[in-house]
Amino acid sequence: MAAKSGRAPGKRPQRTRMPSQAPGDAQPLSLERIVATAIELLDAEGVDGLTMRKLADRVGSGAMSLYWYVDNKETVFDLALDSVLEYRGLPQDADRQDWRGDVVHMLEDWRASMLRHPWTTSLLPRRALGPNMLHRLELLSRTLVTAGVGHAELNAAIWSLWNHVMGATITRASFGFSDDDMAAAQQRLTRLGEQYPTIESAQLLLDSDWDGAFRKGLGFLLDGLPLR
Amino acid sequence: MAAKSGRAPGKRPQRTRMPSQAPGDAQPLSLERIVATAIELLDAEGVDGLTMRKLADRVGSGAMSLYWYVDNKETVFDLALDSVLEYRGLPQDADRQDWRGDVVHMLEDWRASMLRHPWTTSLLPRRALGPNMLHRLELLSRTLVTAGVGHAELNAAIWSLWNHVMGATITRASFGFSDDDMAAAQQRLTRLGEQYPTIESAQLLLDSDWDGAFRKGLGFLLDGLPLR
DNA sequence: AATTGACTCGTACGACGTACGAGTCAATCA
DNA sequence: TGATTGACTCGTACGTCGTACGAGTCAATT
Repeated sequence: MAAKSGRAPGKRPQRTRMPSQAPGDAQPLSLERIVATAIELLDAEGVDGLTMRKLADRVGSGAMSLYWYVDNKETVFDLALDSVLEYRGLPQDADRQDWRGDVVHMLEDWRASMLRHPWTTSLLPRRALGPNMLHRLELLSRTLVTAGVGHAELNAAIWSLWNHVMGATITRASFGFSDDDMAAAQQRLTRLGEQYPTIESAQLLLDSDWDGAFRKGLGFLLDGLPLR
Repeated sequence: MAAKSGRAPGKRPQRTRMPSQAPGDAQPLSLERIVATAIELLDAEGVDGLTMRKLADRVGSGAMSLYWYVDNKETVFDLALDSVLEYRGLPQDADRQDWRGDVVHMLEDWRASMLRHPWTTSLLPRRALGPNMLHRLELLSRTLVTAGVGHAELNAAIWSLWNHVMGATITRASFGFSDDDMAAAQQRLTRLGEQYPTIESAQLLLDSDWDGAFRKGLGFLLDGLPLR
């Protein structure tokens, strides 16, 4: 999270200087624009592709200008991560008695948000709790409470669901996606087939119905939750 | 896993050159020693603390000598990660009918291995499947099969357990550990208390009985697994 | 005695994050 | 009106990183 430094702009009073060019040609620099551009860049080139110099280029400024809005590169990561995790809420056509459906919706949306930006999965291991993340946790807890999860089990329940999302998403993002990867994994596995017969015959890495496995496993977990 | 390059030493025939100094003073360079030292360095200074130059210093060689044994820095990470995940197996006093106990043992050992080396959690998001990892997956699958998990549910069950371990371990390693961190989190949470009443009253981040939550959540999951 | 091949490493290059301080210009004040 | 301020921009420079390249060393082999 790493708050902005003391000298950072806080509430800027108003943008007064007009862009010298035609409007749209070069918008003024701003934290929002930096974060948005960082996300673009991360989507396009991955974690290692984000460089302060490249980011500045895209934004149309000198590299050091970014540091007026941001303490350091780490902050850019933090802000980009939390920005991508904004939750738009349950659909309003949802059946309000169906807590299970609510949980599934929240968690699938969460996972989908991250998979839309695979770099999130390598960023998460550090500092994950921005305001959007907290908001998601709050909604989830509330749903569980109304579903009847007892006070003594609430935290374990929350963390279990969190773990399911985290684990599944990180795994999905680091395997899969490219068929080449899968082919390579297949080769390695069948070459080592006699050492790992069970996972080989189960096609663990190849039958890549990740979405189905996510939903199924989530079902197991919800089935196992003790409700009062 | 990124195999070693073609020119790398394969099976070295034998170490023939004698160390010029007294033995123990400076052992010969070797892949094993490089990996072991990398783990030391990672334990001591974390992911960012591992540089090829520092590693070479510790190992007592020039930086470029490492590249005889290793393709690049990435491979050092891969090898260190998998090396730390070696599984010593179930204790032989274990009750052989107790599949649940077996699973719990495996997964707690897995989690403990990673928490002993917290940097593993930030490395995992990329390329996680070394031979030791595969071995663990194989054992886990076998246990689930004998426990009665049906063929159609096997993969989802494996991934769910994997997700639980991954999620819990990564989370545990990125929060917690330092009391200062927790104090900071507490402050932020209570400051935002009115926005997040449920997770605040549940002490989600503060009641940090991580081990208990891990075991409890694992229990939920195992309770929910469909056995034939 | 010459050759090979396993291994070591000094030097150098390009890229990175960012400290520093000098610049620009609108708004404010005298 | 002229001087001052403060918000913002950015060129330069430093130290550090991964690693390409090629020259070196030395034991074993021919």
